[in-house]
Amino acid sequence: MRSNQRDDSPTFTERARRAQIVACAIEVIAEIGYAQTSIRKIARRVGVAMSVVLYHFANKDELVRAIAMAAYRSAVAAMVPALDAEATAAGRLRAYIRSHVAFISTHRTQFMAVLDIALSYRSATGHRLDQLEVDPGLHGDLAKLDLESLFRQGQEAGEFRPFDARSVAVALRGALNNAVLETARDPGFDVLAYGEELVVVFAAATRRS
Amino acid sequence: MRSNQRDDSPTFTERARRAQIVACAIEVIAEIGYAQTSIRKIARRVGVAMSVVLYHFANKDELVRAIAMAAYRSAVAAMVPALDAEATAAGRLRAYIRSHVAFISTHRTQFMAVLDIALSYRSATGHRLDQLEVDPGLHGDLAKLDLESLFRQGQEAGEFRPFDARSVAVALRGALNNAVLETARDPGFDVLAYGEELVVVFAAATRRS
Amino acid sequence: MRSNQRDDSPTFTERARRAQIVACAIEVIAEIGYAQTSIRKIARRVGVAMSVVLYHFANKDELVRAIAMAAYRSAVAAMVPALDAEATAAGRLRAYIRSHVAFISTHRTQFMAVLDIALSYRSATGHRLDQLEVDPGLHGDLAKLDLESLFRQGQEAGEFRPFDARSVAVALRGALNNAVLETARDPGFDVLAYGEELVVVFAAATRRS
Amino acid sequence: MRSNQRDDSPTFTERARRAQIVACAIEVIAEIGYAQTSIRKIARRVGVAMSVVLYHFANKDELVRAIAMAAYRSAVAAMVPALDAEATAAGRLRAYIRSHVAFISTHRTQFMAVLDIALSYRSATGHRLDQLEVDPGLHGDLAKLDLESLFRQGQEAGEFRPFDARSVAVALRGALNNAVLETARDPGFDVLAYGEELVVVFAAATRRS
DNA sequence: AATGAATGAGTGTTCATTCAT
DNA sequence: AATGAATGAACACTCATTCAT
Repeated sequence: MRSNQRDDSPTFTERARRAQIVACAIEVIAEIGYAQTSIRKIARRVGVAMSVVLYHFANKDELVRAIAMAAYRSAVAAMVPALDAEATAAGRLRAYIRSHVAFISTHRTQFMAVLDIALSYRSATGHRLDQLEVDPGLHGDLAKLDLESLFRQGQEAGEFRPFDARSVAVALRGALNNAVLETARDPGFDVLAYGEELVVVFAAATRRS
Repeated sequence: MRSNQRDDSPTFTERARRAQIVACAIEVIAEIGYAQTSIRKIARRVGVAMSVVLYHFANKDELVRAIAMAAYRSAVAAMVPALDAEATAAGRLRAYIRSHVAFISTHRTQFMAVLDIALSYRSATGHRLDQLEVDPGLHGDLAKLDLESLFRQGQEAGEFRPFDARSVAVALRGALNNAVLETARDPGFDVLAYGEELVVVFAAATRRS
Repeated sequence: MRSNQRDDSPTFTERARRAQIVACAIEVIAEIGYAQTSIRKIARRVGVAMSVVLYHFANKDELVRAIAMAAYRSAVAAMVPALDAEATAAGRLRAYIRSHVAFISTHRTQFMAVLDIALSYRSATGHRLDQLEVDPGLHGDLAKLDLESLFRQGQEAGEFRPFDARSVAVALRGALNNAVLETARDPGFDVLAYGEELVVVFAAATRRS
Repeated sequence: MRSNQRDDSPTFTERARRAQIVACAIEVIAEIGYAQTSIRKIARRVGVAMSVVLYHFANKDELVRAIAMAAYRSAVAAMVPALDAEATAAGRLRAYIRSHVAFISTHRTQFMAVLDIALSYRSATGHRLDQLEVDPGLHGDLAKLDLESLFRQGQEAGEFRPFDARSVAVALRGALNNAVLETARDPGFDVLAYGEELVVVFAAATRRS
C-alpha cells in the first residue's frame, strides 16, 4: 500500500496505474451511471483484480475524489487560459461560457461521470462531492473559475448592471450543467450552439441599461 | 395487495397508507439522497415492516412512479392556474418562473426528492424518470408547462425576439433546477429573490430589439 | 372458519369453493410447476383474495392434501371399474396399464400437478406426499390399485412366473410415471401407444416359461 | 470471483472449494430436497458465509449446473467402460442396467440430488435441467448412454424384436429412476437385486420370437 | 363466507472492504 | 505491486400465515 512507503512521491508505475484506473472508472460511470458502478466493474474494465483498485485507492471515496480532481484539473487547463486572455469582464464571461461548452463537447464522458457523481454521490460521512477537500495546488486556479466574483468584478468595473451576482452565477451554472444532461437525453444536442445562445442571453442579462 | 382486488377503487385505508408511505419516502430521499434510500429505511420511517411498503407498491419502481406522480400533480396544481391567468407570453413566462420558485419554496423536500430521483434513478429497464409513462389525466396539464412551446408561441405572437426556443428552455430549466440544489447546499438561499432575478434575466434575454 | 361450525358437514357453497380452489391450484401447478406456485397465484386464478384460500384450507399442506385426494379419487373412479371387470391377473395387469395411460391422457394437467407435488413436496414435518394420511373412504379402493399384490395374486394363481413382485411393481410404476414427464418434455408424445408397448413388455416379462 | 481472473486455469484452492461446495450441496439436497435447499443452508453445511458460495459460483443456476456436470461425469466414468466392454446389443443392455444400479448404490446421495433437481428445477429462463448446455467434453460420452439408439442398434443387428425403441427407452429410464425414489422411501430397498430383476424383464421384453 | 392489511422469516444477489500471500 | 479468497451488511423481493372486521 502507498502509505507503507517512506517518501510520498509515488513511483511512475503507481501514477500510471492510478491514472488508468481513474480513466476506466470515468468510462464505466459515463456508460452505466454512477449508481450502477461498482469497484469490481471498474477493475474488470482495467483488466485487473478488484483488489488492485483498492490497493491504489484505499476506499471508494478516495477513488471518487481522484476522479473529481482529474476532471477539475483538465477543466482548469482548458478554461483558465481562455479567461486569462480576456481583458474585460464581458469578454471573460463570453470566454467562460464558450470554453466551458467546448470542454463539455470534447470531454463528454468525463463531464457526464463527474456530474453524475456530483448529483448522486454522498461520502460515508454524508458529504456531497462539492464539499470534498480540494487538492491544495488546484485551489488557486479553481478560484479563477468562480463565476460570482467574475460578475462582481464586472459590476465594480462598471461593465455590468447591478444584479445579484450570486443568483446569476447559480443560474448560469445550472444552465451549463443542464447542457450535459440534455446531451445524455438527446445525444444529437448541439452543445456549441447552445453555448452561443447562452452568450447572447447572459450578455443581454448583464449589460448596463 | 392492491393488484389482488377485483375492482380498482382503493379503500380509504389503502389510499391513506399509500400517501403516508409516499410522504415518508420523500422525506427520506430529500434527507439522505435517493441513492442511499432503501425500502427498509422508508418503512422504518413510516414505522411499519418493510413488507408493508411492498404490499402497497409491488416494487420499488412503482413507488418511485407514485412519488413522481404526486409531485407532478401538486406542481401542476400550483403552476397551471398561474399560467392560465396570463394573457401574454411574457406574462406567462413571468408566471412560470414565479409560480415555480414559489412551489420550490413551499414544497422544498418534495422537489428535492423528485429532482434527486430524476437525476440518478434508472428503472429496471434502464429508463430515466422522465421516460416513465405519465398518468393519463396528468398528461394534458403537464403539456401546459412545456417551456419550449411557451417560447415558441411568444415568438409567433411577435412578443419575443427570434432565439432558439429549445436552448433557452434548457437554460431556464437548468437554472430553476439549480435553485433546488443550491438550497440543498445552503438552506439560507432565498429562492424567491432568485426567482425575481431570473424574471429580469429572461425578460431581458427574450425581449425584442 | 370451518372448524367454528358445530356440525362437520360442509355446506354446499363450502364444498363448491373448495373444489374450485383445488381445480385452479391444479391448473396453476401444471402450468408453472409446484415450486413456482404460491397461494396468492392460486387465489388470483380463482379470482378471490388470497385469504379466502386459507379460509378454506387452514394451511398449504392441507390444500396439497386436498389436491392429492381429489386426484386419487378420480384415478380410483377411472381405474377400479376397469380392474374389476377382469377375471385373470394378466387381464387385470393389462387393464391397469391401459386404464392408467388413458387416465393420464384425459387428466394430463391433474396428473402433472400431482406428480410434480409428489416429487418436490415436503410437508412442514418433512414428509413426502405419499406419506400423507389418506382419507378413510379412499383407503380401501386405493388398495385395489396396489400393483404388488396384483402381481402376487397372479403368481399364486400360477399365471405369472416367479419374479420379485415388489421390484416389477416399482419398475412398472416408474415406467408409467415417466410417461407424464415425457409428455411434459414433448407434448406430442403418444401416451396411449406407449401404454400398448408397456402391455407387451410386461406381458412378456411376467408370463410363465 | 473466478470470472475475474484473466486466465481460465482455476487455482488448486479454487478447485477444492468448488468441489467441497458441490459435495455439500448434494448432501443437503439429498437430505431435505431441492425445493427446500437454499444457498444459505449449503453454506452453513460447508461452514462458510453464504457469500463464499456466490463468490465461487456467481449464481444458483451455475451451482446447479456444476452439480449436474459432476454427476454426469462420474456416471459416464462408471458406465461407459462397462458398455464398451460388451460386443452385443443384448450385452450392452445388461451392462447398462447393471452398471446403472451399481452406480446408484454407490452414489446414492449424488443420484438422489440430481434426480430431485432434474424433477423440480427450472432455471431463471424456465429451462429444465436436461435442457441445460452440457460441457463440450462430456457431450460425446453422454451420447453413448442414449438408450434409444442402443435399442435401435440391437434391432438393426437383428438381436431385438421390432418394438418402439423410444417407448421402451422411456420405460427403462422410468424404472431406473424410480429405484432411487424407492430407496428414498425405503432405505433398505435392494437396488442391485432390483437391477437383476430389470435385466430379466427387459431381456424378455426385447428378445426375438 | 370473505377480505384487506400486516408481518417476519426467508430468498438470491451485490457490494465495499479486509487480509494473508 | 498485485491478487485470490473470504466476509458481513445491505439490497429488493416472495411467501405462508395471522387477525380484526
